[in-house]
Amino acid sequence: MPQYWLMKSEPDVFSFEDLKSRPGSASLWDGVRNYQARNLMRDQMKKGDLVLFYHSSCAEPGVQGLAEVVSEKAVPDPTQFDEASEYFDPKATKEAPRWFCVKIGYREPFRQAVTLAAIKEEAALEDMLVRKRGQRLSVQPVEAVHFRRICEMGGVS
DNA sequence: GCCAACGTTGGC
DNA sequence: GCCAACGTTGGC
Repeated sequence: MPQYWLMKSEPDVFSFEDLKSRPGSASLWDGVRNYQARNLMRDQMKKGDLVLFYHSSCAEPGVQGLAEVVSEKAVPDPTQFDEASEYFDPKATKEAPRWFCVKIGYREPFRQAVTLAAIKEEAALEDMLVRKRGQRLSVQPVEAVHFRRICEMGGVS
């Protein structure tokens, strides 16, 4: 049974289209430096899980389409070891990595984006984490019923 | 272990 | 650009 997730990205930094244009239409979800998000990726996410790709910090925040977890499990985030990277972490070692990430693959665009405004107007989505104000977690678990409803709203079955 | 200060997120 | 909410840091 796949699980469902919502993953936030700023489109100026890494958009849904960017994911599509990557080699193999897949990319490591690196650069996450939040322990809760790390733990979800490291301990919960499995190959085949489906992901709502969400654009944040932009004119129309919302879900753009579907992605999926393509790595078998989480791997150490290579940017933590890279001194030239803005995500370099001097306290991380190869023997004891601090940050983990999964690989995400492009799956399918929505016919129309499901905006945060639309999510907030939909009674069936009342309990979604992304609706909660002050919810900053960039990797969020999504209930199956909510996932299916978002897909319907996006014009994808 | 507390908690104030600070930095970041992210909608608006 | 504002600012509320939240996470992290570091002195004690």
